[in-house]
Parts: sequence; C-alpha cells; structure tokens
Amino acid sequence: MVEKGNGLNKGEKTRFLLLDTAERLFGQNGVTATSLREVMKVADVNMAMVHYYFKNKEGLLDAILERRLVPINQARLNLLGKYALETGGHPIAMENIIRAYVEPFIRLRDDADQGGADFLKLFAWLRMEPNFTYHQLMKKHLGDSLAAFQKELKRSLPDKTDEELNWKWAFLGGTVVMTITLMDQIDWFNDEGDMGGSADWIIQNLVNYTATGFASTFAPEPVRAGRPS
Amino acid sequence: MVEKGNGLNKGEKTRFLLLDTAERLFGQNGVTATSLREVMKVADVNMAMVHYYFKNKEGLLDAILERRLVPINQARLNLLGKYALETGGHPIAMENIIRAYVEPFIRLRDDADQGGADFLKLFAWLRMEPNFTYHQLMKKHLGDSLAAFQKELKRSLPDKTDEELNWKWAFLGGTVVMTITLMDQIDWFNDEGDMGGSADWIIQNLVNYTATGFASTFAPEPVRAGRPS
DNA sequence: TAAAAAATCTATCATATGATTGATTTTAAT
DNA sequence: ATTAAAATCAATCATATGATAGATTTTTTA
Repeated sequence: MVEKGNGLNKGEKTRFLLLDTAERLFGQNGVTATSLREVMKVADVNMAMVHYYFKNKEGLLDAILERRLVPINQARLNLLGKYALETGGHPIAMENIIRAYVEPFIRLRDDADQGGADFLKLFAWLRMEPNFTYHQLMKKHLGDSLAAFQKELKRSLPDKTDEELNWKWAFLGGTVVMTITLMDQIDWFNDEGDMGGSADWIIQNLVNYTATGFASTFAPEPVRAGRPS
Repeated sequence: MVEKGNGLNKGEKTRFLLLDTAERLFGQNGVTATSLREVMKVADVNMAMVHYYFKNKEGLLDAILERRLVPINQARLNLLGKYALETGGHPIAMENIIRAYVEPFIRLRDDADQGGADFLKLFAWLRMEPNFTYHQLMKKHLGDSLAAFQKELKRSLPDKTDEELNWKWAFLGGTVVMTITLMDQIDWFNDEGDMGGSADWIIQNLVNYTATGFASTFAPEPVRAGRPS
C-alpha cells in the first residue's frame, strides 16, 4: 500500500498489490520459504501474474528492493549532503555520517503501512543469506550510495586504514541488521514482549553506540601476502 | 571430521559423515536451500539414513547445533570463570566478558576441519532466519550460558538499565554475526578478495570495538505502557 | 462501435522435495 | 554357526514448486 488506489489503472494496481503482498510474506517468512503460489493466493491474483509483471521470482524480489531502496538511497545522500553543508567543508562528525545512513532506513519501521517494517526484515534476512544471486541483487541497489559514505568516512577519520574503516562499517551493518531483527522479534532474552522503543529512540542509541565504537583502536594490521596496506 | 575414524562403529561413522556433510552444505547454501537429497548424494549415503539417525531435517539441524554449541558454551563459561577468578570477586572488565563470549566462537574458524567455519556461517544465517522453529532450536542450545553472561554484564555495568544492556548485547550479536559473514564472504566493498585477517586479530578488534560501544550512553528510556522499567 | 492492446484466466509441464515402507544386507552376540 | 539386532538399500508416496502456453476477458484507442 505504498501507493493508495489513486489513479492507478488496472495493471498498475495488481502490480503494486503483488509487490505489497510479496514484500510482506518475504519479510515475515523469508524469500526461499515463501512460494509464489502463496503470494498469489494471499493477493487473490492469478498465478501467471508474477511472470507477466516480473518475469520470475527473482524479478519480483528485484522490484521490491528497487521500490524501497531508491528512495532510501536518495534520502541518505540528501542527509549526508545536508550535514556536509552544515560543516562548511569540514569533515562531518561520525555521529552524523552514521545517522545519515541509518535514519532513513530504520525510519521505514514507522511507515504508515506495515510494509516498511516488513521490508526491513526482508533486507536483514537478505544480508545474511548465503545465496549469491540475492547478494548481487542487494549490492546492485545499494552500490551507488555506499561510495559517498566511504568517502566521508575517510575524511572524518583520515588516520584509520581503509581496512579498519571497512570492518567498522561492516560492524555497523551487523548492528543495524540485528536491530531490525530485534525490533520486531519477540524478546530474545525474555521470551515475551518485544524490545520496542520508538524508532527515534533506537536510532539515537544505535548512532551513539556505533559512533563510540568507531573511535576504538584496531590492533596493528598484520602483514598479509599480496595485499598492500 | 570432528571425530576422526578412530574406533567408530559403522553406524557412528555414517552419523558423523551426515553431520559433517550437512553442516557444510547448510553453512554454504543455507538450510532451506539445501535438500536432504543433496546431502545424501554428497555424503554418498542412502536417502533413508537421515530419517534413520535424525528422524527428519530439523532433527539433523538440531544435532548439528548440539555438537558444536555444547562445547562452545562450556568454553565460554570456562573463560568467564577464569576471568572472574582473576578479578577476585570484583566485576569483570567489559573487554573480558565480551572476549569470553566471542573468542571460543570465532575461533571455530581456525578449526583443523573446515567444518568450524561452515558452522559459523550456518549459525549466522540461522540467527537472522525468520523461521520460528529454527529460532527455538538455537535458543534451546544457547539458553544456559546466556544467563551467566547477563549476570556478569549487570555486575560490570550496574548503572545501566536491563533494557540498555539487552540492546547492547544484541548489538554485539549483530556485530559477531556480521563478522562471521564477512570473514568468509568476498569483500563486500571491493568485489574481490576477502576481508581476512587472523581470527586473533579479528577477535581483538571486535572486542575493542564492542567494549567501547558498551560505554556509550543510551538516551533516557521512554515510558512504555505496561512495562515497568 | 470496431480494432488493437493490455490484462487475466485455466490448465498443464517438468521437476524437486521430505518422508516412509518393506526387503536386504551387514554386524554383533550367543 | 546361528540368531538377533543394527544398518543399509531400492522403490515409491504425496505434495509443492517455478514456470509456461494458449484461450479468454477487459480496457483502451481510433
């Protein structure tokens, strides 16, 4: 329900219906575990429609990712740009780099439609999935904005090696993914309730935690054959 | 090949063979994406053997988890006990709590057999998997040691709320999972090579990073209906 | 209103899956 | 050597899956 029923012709309507339904089921049960038949049944749409609109299951997933990640990337870059403007040429504070990356993403949770939250789960699952095809799909939709963040990262912490920054950025990714999983999962520790808290609160703490971690010191890089440091 | 072929009778031998093979394939391709037929084919063992030894696919996964996690939990608690002894009644330093938790786990990567590394991937994937059955399996095998760590955590950082500690512990989990994924994945950033480094180096940095993060400050906890703080 | 295009439907293909049964072989015990 | 138990095997069941082809309906265009 990203697009309400405003002025959509018949085809667009079922296309969106499929995207919404698949996003929900993929997020709730995982991509592999969700059959196209199930999607069609829930959406109350004919079997053949997936192939008509998306060619195949992978195409469907691709469209889901695109629909959400294009605006997300845009928002991330906008925020990054805003912070860059504020500092007037100086490096952006770590907190703000992280915030620019995390905030548009986590905020999906509070989207008017449940779809945002479902997408987050789908994304978290996808990030950990060993399936290479799915990974490539993700990178395809994330790749562009990543470079900008890497650049700002390096500017903000010029003394750190690329390897250290890459690892820490990955740590951030893991924290984000786990946050997503936990926001929605039953409490991992208590078997009841959730680990709720508003998106704002979570974002704030996630940013603080990660920014602090970025300040930590990595051990001297071990010498590795064939990789110039 | 956790157990070499010493003194195993026929049944135990194929049982271990199945565990090894399934662990490898589950880790490399994911549980859902790996069919029992594939496992049997690779192990060169008859189809019915899974059900003979493990009842079904879930039973197989269960056995895999148990084989690895029982010693891991033991090692974790041993380390924690060692550090507790060293401090002589005083709270254990955050670094050491985290190290006790992380080290036995990450070190699986350097096991003589590739199985340890495969298991790590399996575990990481499992942690993010929405499938509730699989989650319960994990908790069943992790539950016991978790309490001990929570207790030491609280002792070490008595001023933090339980909620903050739970969140940060979850952050640690996410970082660990991402580390596992990354240790073995082709470089997420550069499309080539891996993000290697010895297990020791990685553990050291992971511990530093996370311990630093634990010192960060959470925003004041928002009031939540029905949940006493 | 007639023709063209878009969208939907029914039916089906080819294959993969987890699971089970009952016969058969191998191993261990007497 | 004989017998009981353990382990393996081939064959099959019931079902689920992604995908496609071709007919049919609906919508749009001229």
